[in-house]
Amino acid sequence: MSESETNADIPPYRYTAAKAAEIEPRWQAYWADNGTFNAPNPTGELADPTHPRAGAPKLHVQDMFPYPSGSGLHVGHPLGYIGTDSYTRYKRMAGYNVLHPMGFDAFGLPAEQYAVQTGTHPRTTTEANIERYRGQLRRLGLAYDNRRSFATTDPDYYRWTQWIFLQVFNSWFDPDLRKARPIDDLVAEFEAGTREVPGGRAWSQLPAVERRKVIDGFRLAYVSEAPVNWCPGLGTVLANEEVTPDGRSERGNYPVFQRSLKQWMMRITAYGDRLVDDLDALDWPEPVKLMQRNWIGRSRGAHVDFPTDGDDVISVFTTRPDTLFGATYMVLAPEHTLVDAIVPTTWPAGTNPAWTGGAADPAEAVRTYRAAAAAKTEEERTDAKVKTGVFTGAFATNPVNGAKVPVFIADYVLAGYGTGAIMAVPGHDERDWDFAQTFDLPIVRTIETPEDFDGAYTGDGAVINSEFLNGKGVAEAKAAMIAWLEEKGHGRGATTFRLRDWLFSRQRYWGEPFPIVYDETGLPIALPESMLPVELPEVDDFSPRTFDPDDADSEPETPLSRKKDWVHVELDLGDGLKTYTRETNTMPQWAGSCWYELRYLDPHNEKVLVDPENEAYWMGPQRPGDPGGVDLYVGGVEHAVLHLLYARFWHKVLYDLGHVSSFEPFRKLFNQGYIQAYAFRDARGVIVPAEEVVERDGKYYYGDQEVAREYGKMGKSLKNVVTPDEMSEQYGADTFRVYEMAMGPLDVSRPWDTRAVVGSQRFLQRVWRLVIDEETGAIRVTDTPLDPKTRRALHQTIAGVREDMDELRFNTAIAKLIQLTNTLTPLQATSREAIEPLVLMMSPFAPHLAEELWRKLGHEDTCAYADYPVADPAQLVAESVTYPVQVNGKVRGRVEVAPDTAEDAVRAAALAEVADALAGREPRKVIVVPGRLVSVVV
RNA sequence: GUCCCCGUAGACCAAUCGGCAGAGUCGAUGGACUCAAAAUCCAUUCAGUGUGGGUUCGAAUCCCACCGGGGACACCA
Repeated sequence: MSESETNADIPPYRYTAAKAAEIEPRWQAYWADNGTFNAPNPTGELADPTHPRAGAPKLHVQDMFPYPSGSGLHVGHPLGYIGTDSYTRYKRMAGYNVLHPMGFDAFGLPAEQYAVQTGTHPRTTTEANIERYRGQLRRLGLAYDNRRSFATTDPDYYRWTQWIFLQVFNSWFDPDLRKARPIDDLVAEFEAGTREVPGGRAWSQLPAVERRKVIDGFRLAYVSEAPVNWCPGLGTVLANEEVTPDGRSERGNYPVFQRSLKQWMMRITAYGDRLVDDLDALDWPEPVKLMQRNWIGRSRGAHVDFPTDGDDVISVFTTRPDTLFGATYMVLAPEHTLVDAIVPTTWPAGTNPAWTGGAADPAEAVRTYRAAAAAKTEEERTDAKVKTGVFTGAFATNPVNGAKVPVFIADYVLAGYGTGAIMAVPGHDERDWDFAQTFDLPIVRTIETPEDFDGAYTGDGAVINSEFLNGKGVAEAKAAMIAWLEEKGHGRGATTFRLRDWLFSRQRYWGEPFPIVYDETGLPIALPESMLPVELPEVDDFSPRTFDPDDADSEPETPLSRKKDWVHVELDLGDGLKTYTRETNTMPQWAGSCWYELRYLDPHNEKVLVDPENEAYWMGPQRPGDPGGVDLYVGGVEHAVLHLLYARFWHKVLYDLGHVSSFEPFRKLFNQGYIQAYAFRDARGVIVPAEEVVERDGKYYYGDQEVAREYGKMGKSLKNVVTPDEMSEQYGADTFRVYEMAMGPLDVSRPWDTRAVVGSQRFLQRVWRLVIDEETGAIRVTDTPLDPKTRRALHQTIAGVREDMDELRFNTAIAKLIQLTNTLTPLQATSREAIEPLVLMMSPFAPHLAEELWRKLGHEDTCAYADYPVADPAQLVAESVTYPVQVNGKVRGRVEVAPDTAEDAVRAAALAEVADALAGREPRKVIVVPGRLVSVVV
């Protein structure tokens, strides 16, 4: 049959996809033209004292902004956006001044890689992608303040990213105050002699270059020659957070090698304590906090010095100084710098042959072991069931009892953690126990261990075999030992972190240039603020130099270094015109997303990053002890460590330097779930288009052939992508929005099912029909008051929906709205008393439809600022309460009583009701749960 | 291996302090409308809560063990 025939029978004024397609763009244009969702600032260009919400309580809600990829949005992406949009529309109607902005995280690898493939400039593709995203988001009716939108690639934006870099560069961390301070303060302290210059030299005696080197060593952003993660396949170095546990790049899955290279670092480790401690002040999901704690990996313990027989001292880190009397051997990482120094020329007399690895002398043993360890992959090292290692031939002295203990090297000790050396206490550490078993090393218990216990005992107990510690508990003994070590000069209390400093430079084109130049000394010089932004220059060849992914010895080469006329620059930085060399690395993709929550507050301010008054209003602490920050930050859990850790770090630096009043960027974090989708494979294992698969009798068919269903991410490779644009065409954006919000709680992942979307459309159709006659288009709303029963249903819905909205339980809120709609549907006429609150409560989910109906109901204005309905408490009291009466846990009857009936009366009525079931037996116990039920036990 | 989260009708999901397992959606079935179909409307259907124990007058909810799914960490001294 033809489509025209199909359409012919549809009532002319029904709410359909075609109707939605007419209504939706019209209201989107209205909102844009009227700046409906502009939020007023307290001060500056975006201040607006006449705005209906000026000076109202504020709410700052933000989504993790997207990277605008070339493939556009699929239906999974906007789930969180629709959630925050519904929430903020509700809060705006409830009286809040709502800030809900959206921007784009637009620097990064994919645009650059695409550019390399096609020869298009990354800016061209990035801008096209952003435009496409903007169109898709607009089409969903998302209520953003578009004046505040930006991309991290805008020079106006990255000017401030560079400015923050300069703040970090020009700061140092004062360990006494536990905060960042201007580098000038440090210089002043050196000059005044109030702070000792490292190495004990006199500041006034130091040559200028030496002074600069000293200062550079304190900066929070510094250049360091250190082992870094070099990824030849990507042609760039990577941060630790960007490398997977099996030693590959998170992006692209290329091998990553450890190379010593000169790179920019950020001293995030200085903030280790605060980054851990301040988690307690945040309203974040516990798993995310846990992941951050694990990543930072703070351990408290002590450094202990073990003198060797030569002049060297092996310093170890231990979290168990209380077990020092049980340290029966030591282990150095194979790469430890002291190894060569302590190795004697021959094996000591009586060396256990099992310790030598069969080598003729210690040097050979070490050489052989090192070679074997280097050849092993990370996986082989960690999966090894049996611990390996070799004796170095050297001994060290346990400072607490003078015992000579053998020193081993073994790859179970990591060079990169602590001091790269441990004291081994096999009695109370599982790894040391395993090693001691293999090498037949002595085991001394220093904590009382339960009888029959075999293995390393790591629990609490009384200290034994430890002279002055005997009888103490573990915690007490730790403190006592640290005090003893410090008094005797054998060690000191210490805290170490698993967290490493943040590797901040990348050898890419498509990133923020550093506002740094070098002079003839090769030392970095910050450009003055007046020279910002340092714009990314146009280059002929923006492709990075990549290499054979397995070529570990390749050297990074930055695309910008090829642009010689940009690299060499003549500047007057205070001592006349001189030639300088620019930094040619660029910043990592995380830089732009480290502070964007702040720029939304004051996006066009040319004087400061954000006006302090605007920052204090939108993000400042709301009460003593409150960290401040975004009121609700919604995004995927995949950013639990990387982005959220870096952003917290930068925010704390800005806080220390007095630029912001909040000490955390995101007060409340919410992880939305994912929308996944089914995919189908035929007998050959080839993916077939999911759209064309049909279900018959619980089996799935593509044409005639049966195909197997699997469940996974939505994506091109699985041929199961559904886009919001398709949904808008088939059903309208409102239907799509309602469906996404109704299909389950926001934080739960679930499968996409296009067929089920029709249910949401039917719901909207019913609401529409309550207001408009489908045949004539006439308004069928009357001013007749509601009957008492329906009125109570209305107010119960209002109360319930408000509660659900506040808790982000949109699925149950929508269920209640459907219920109310279904209550109103059978009524002869629609009462204004019910339909207006319903339309208003619908508007956060189906804003276009709500605006249209609101207008048809006779209102001139947008409903975005209409008062959200409030329940009348008097209407929430039920007329009567029905108590089920249980006898021995089974429902045997019901009694209906007035809501305020006294407990005794309920009890009596209940007992009378179930007299038959009791059959004369005497109730042993009668429990009355007010408002709930009566339970009789016989 | 350790830790965390989750298992409720055919599917997605509700269930307040432990108090009658069902709010809502899809699907299926039947009916109304129609020459018929689609769309729409109305109605019906279906689980005793992954399994086994325990606590309790009462357990989807609390506790223990196991099974299944997802995630994080994985020699960090």
